[in-house]
Amino acid sequence: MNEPTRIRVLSVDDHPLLHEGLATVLDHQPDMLLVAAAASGHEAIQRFREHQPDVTLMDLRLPDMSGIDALIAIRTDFPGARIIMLTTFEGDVDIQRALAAGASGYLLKSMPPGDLVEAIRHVHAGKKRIPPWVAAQLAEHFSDETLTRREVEVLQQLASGSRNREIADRLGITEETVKVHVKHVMEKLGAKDRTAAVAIAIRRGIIQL
Amino acid sequence: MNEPTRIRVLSVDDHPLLHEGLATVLDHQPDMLLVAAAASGHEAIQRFREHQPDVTLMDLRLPDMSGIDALIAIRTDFPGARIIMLTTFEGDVDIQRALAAGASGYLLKSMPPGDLVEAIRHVHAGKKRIPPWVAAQLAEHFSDETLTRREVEVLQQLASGSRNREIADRLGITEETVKVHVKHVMEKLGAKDRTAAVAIAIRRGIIQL
DNA sequence: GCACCCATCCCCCGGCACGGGGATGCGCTC
DNA sequence: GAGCGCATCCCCGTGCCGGGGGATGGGTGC
Repeated sequence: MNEPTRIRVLSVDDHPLLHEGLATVLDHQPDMLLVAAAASGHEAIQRFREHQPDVTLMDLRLPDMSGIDALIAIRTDFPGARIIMLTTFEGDVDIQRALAAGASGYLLKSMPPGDLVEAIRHVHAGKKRIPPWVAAQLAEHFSDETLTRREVEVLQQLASGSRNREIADRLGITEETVKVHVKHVMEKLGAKDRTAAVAIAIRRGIIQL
Repeated sequence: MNEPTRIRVLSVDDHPLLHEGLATVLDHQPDMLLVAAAASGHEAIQRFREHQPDVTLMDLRLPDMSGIDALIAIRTDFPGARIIMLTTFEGDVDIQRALAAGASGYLLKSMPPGDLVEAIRHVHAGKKRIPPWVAAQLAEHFSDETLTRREVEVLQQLASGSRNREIADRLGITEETVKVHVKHVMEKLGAKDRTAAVAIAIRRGIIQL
């Protein structure tokens, strides 16, 4: 009479239709069960506490916070949490940060549902699931130098069209220092000028708009 | 014994889970039926010819072409086609273009499924469905001057970090002319400099990356 | 203690961006 | 056929950007 032990899944995404689809797909699997769904980061943390699912599928873009921040918050309280990022294609920086924060996988919403359930089993068994294209993304920028906190700050100011002089005043430093930061940003991103640097940074997910 | 006439729906999106979710939601409606699904623009056009659905739900981002281009292609052959854009939030330019191209609605994937089916009925009855926030987006940039084709070309060059001199050579015009275009772009977008212009253009969906 | 990175500041200089001005031809619309 | 928007070209000036150089202090790690 015992229900066989199923993999208990939590879905975090702000698209109700996706929850619905996931529920349907998992219903057809004898060994899986969607135990809860959350549409925001804070709700995700709460639902995780309540249900402590075996595997969590987490979108990157949530209304209240980044999916990576939600992942970090959950894994701080539950270091064993197995969380798969399930998202549309984003910049390589997001992939890097998600995996560094302890994600067990990084999957695309455009993947066939079969691959998805297989990945859930894989991750539930304690393994990681990194598709080839994700590995390729990582490899492509592996040797790239990462920007420092200050450099990212300057980059964000650049995106709003501030001059070096203005950035300097706003950050409380000299224009000369700003120029050095800008120079480093352009070098690290391989940009010809500040404008290209901003475009590249947006594409790679280093800054948001 | 007759099946009541149902609203026949086509779903166009490159996320299989979303198709699955939409199928489930429509299954629970007595007056709707998902007749086909497409994952790309070309497939969408083909499926539309085959099934000639009453209402089509179309994502903006497809692997092979823009959802708006697919919409235009379909409505060229079938001017009466009723197509609802169903997408995550994008720039106001996309909304404007979609509606100009004859979309019957512009909905967000984050909307409750109930609102969605209600919108489908609404559109099937021949009405348009524009949520308040979409109208607000349109109103916000209503008085904005639209960029000319040439200005957008120059803008794209700016995003890749080209100097005025380089843009001039590439487009076969004088540097002076490029300067005028850049000036107009900055004026129309309300940008302080070329860098801000690129950031704004990306946010509003005027150029892609 | 030494090396290394980060953030800070300073100087020089060529070249380009940015903001005015005005002018021409072309196509479309009313 | 007059008007208008678009694209084109020209001149001038200030000021900032971009690319060199080098220097200092603080923090981290070995």
